[in-house]
Amino acid sequence: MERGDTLDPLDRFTALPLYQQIKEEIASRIQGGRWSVGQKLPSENELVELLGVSRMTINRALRELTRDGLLVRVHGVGTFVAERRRHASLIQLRDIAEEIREAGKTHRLKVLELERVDADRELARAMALAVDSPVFRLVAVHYQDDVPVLYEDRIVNPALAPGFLDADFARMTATAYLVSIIVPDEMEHVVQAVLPEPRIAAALEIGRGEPCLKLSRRTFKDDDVVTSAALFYPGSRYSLGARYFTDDYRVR
Amino acid sequence: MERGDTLDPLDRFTALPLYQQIKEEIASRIQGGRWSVGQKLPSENELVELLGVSRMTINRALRELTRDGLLVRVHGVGTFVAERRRHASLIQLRDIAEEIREAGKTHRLKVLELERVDADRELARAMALAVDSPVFRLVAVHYQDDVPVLYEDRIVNPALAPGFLDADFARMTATAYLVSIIVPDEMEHVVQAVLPEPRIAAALEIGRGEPCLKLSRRTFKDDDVVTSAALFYPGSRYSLGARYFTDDYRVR
DNA sequence: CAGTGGTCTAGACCACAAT
DNA sequence: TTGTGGTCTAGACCACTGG
Repeated sequence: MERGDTLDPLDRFTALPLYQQIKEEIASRIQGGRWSVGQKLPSENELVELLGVSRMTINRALRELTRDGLLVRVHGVGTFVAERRRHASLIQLRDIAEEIREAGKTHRLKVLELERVDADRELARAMALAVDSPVFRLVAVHYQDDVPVLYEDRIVNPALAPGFLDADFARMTATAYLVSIIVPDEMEHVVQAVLPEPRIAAALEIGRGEPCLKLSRRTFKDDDVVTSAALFYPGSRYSLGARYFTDDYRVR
Repeated sequence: MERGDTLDPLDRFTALPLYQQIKEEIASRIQGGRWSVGQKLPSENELVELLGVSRMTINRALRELTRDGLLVRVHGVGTFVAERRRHASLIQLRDIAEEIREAGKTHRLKVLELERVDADRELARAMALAVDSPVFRLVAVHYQDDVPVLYEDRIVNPALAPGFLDADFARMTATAYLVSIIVPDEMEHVVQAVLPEPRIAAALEIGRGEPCLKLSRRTFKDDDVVTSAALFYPGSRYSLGARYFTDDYRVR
């Protein structure tokens, strides 16, 4: 404990749990700048003494703050104020069929292509496979009440989803199907605004001058690429959005 | 315990912590459909007996699965398989100045407007204030190595950030400033692809036909709107992206 | 080696909900 | 009243890190 500042006055008669009070005290010190980035916190045992609570209670507070991104813990070394207070917010992306149905509308899918192809250089790179490896490809358009709202161009790793070509995408979107087969352990997203290529503009029934949201998504399992998808949303008909609670100090 | 299925074979000699093994077993039952939505799980005490571990260990596993969105717990009632497995992914948005600096480039801000205005009907609605209420407005362009990459049009609630007009935005972006004043408890985001208005196209030094990402963001504190911002990213120069680990069973 | 965090236990008391 | 989850304790053993 390098600073001689008294810690906090825990209130044992309030409804607020002790671990919560500890979390708030520590978070407020970090957010107020009284504890700076990289600074080492008192050890669990020191906090036990300072606060007069059991180590399990301290441990829970520190563990949750770590999960919330405010702290970094290193086994055998100590607990530190996390770097880069990446004030970050998160946008949630949902399965489009689910979203359309929850809005009380009808979802329909038109499959344009569903086939096995050999990966060219660009595809091979996106899928982290060798050039000329066989992959599955799905090109489809999603309709909301018969209006096209999403153009999907997806490549799938056949080793991880061998039954993909036989799936019934009218019943279950490709995204949902793949998640039911393999729960990914990592994802990558990029959102861009683009003008659509002629083929995509035609499929979405929009003009070539109308901007589209392009969402590129890759999912991973054990460092293998499960699928790589390019999703095009016409700007005039669709927007990605989310409202959510920043529970506790979720900052990440 | 309504089902007579044996539970899991905990391995006490592996490196994997018991609570992790329990999490995985339960998650796999849910994802495999063997436990269906809304189904009640055995109580903590029942699981203590079934698995031969202490209640704190069970509690940790169930608590984390709840935080990950797979379970719902109701005090005094029980633990249930959560509804709507909204296969969702999250896109992380960061403070642009931080991102530019981390990429080793220079961030610069040009303030176009910084003033107090009276809210018209649309503004009042966005800010959840009365029409003609005074609000603060910031219009600015962010440059990366002298290339414009973001047009920001922001309204701020003067009751919550009275010193906003005097802030030094060259030192700290508006986002960072506001977060340092008030930690929001809720956020709302919408991403759209749009064609820029002439004024915005000019400020970003792009053609009118070039698509932009429009990110609309509102942040809330205790049901008051802290700020409402429209952020325009030229499609050719910027993309929002993130790669992250779907830690554990984070699916939400 | 000593100090750290990671995990686990076997109890305990409480607030809450259903009966 | 009974059973539930929410929290807390005072120990314990371990793996990891640093000197």
